Amino acid sequence: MAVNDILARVGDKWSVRVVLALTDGSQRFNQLRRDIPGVSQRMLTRTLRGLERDGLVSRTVTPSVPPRVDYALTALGRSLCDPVARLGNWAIENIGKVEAARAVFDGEQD
Amino acid sequence: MAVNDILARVGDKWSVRVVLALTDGSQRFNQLRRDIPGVSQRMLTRTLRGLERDGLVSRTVTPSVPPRVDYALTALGRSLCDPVARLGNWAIENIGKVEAARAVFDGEQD
DNA sequence: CGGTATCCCCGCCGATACTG
DNA sequence: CAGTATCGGCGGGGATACCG
Repeated sequence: MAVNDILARVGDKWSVRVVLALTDGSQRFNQLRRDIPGVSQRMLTRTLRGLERDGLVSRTVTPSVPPRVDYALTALGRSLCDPVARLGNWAIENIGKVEAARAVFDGEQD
Repeated sequence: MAVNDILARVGDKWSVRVVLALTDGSQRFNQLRRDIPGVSQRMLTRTLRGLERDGLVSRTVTPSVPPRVDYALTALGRSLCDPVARLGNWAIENIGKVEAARAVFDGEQD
């Protein structure tokens, strides 16, 4: 199903991080890289390309030395912020319960 | 980050499908399998185990012939329905825009 | 019916090196 | 600074076969 396809992008962990990182305004490539711990250059590039392809993020090149590229959420991307933030908030609020459940489940395995 | 870990589960496409399929009430294994097009037995089993481990889904075995196993959302799982549904609704509402953006982006590649 | 076990392919992803 | 290119490991995920 096609919706699955969208959820795959939207549910992707790096995509979520990028969208959240761009919520407060546009960012340059290496700034995003610093803002998102653990992301490799390759994955950040790929994630940004995917988001750009899906019309969620815009890419603005300023030809200068050194070159400057700014990424920002499009209107469509901003409309995604709220649902993503809700999911993120759910995760933050319930991480304790989930980890407790995992500990119980893993402990039950004799 | 641990929240990433939760989002990985929550954003997983099969997990999303299972949660949505269980929103209306408990389901048996093969019923879920029919409700979720494209899922293999292996992946359904794995997804359900993961959700059970995270305390989102409960598994109830009725020893009979033939055996019967019912899956249902826990309270924690139900609390996840709303955020997930919002994300799903966003996907449904905006799939047209995303696909249009993809067509433009792919067409631009000379 | 509701699984588990095995095989195997493929795409994700990090690491590293190179480019404009 | 902002990428692309390439390699290699690892895990996702389908196909198939078998079990209680």
